[in-house]
Amino acid sequence: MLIATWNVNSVRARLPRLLDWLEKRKPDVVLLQETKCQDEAFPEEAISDAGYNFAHFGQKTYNGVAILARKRIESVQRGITGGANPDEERRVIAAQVEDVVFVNLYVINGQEVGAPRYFDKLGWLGDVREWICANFSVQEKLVVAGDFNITFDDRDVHDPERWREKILCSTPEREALASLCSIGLKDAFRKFHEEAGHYTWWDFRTKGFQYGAGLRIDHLLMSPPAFESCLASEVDLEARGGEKPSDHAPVLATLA
DNA sequence: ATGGTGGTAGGACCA
Repeated sequence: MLIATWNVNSVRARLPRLLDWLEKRKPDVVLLQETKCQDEAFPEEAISDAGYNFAHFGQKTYNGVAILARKRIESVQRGITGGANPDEERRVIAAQVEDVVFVNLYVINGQEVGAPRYFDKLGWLGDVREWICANFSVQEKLVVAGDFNITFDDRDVHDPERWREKILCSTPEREALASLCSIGLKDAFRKFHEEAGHYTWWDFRTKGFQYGAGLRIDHLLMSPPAFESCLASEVDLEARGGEKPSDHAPVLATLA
């Protein structure tokens, strides 16, 4: 089973590229973030014609998450249920495909360390952790993936000194990510690549991709049964090149 | 590199 997570930065603006990429890579399951459209504006026909079922949890202009799958999508959950904070922002969708449960997250960016949205981000990550604990089992094949907007450590940062304690790299953010992992989830990418210099996001504003200045903030976290069955993981850099790319590259993983 | 680019909008937001 080939799975992928990709912040597409508008599913409609990226539709031609998304369709080309689906045709080329033929993933079995795709977790999309930042679809940036309401459910009725989701390009249903194009996705269906490409051979995918889908479940979308979208809103106008901002956020929005979707799951695409060649096989049946079951037990869809939209948003965090039962938590303290209702989901006025649509950042979470979960579903099962075959024997794997997927939780797709678009984590709050946080703007800058100390900003109100920064504290929202840390609090929200705690809520998500609790919700996952209450609703899913790490004894099963569980994949918690998406745009986390957090680097694990300095290996994920092109210029660690410049980013020291900055947004996406601060110690509290990294601790929140580690805390989520502590329920029994591991970073699938690091099973295969221990070295520094692998990135998934490059800032449009600084022409980061052109200069190789990126961060690794998109992750596939896996429960032990999923992690053990994981045979490969890679960042698809090709999908970040060319005309009108998203600012994020897809991250893929193969499950046995 | 404290500016810059991109998406959704149709003026500022968010990233």
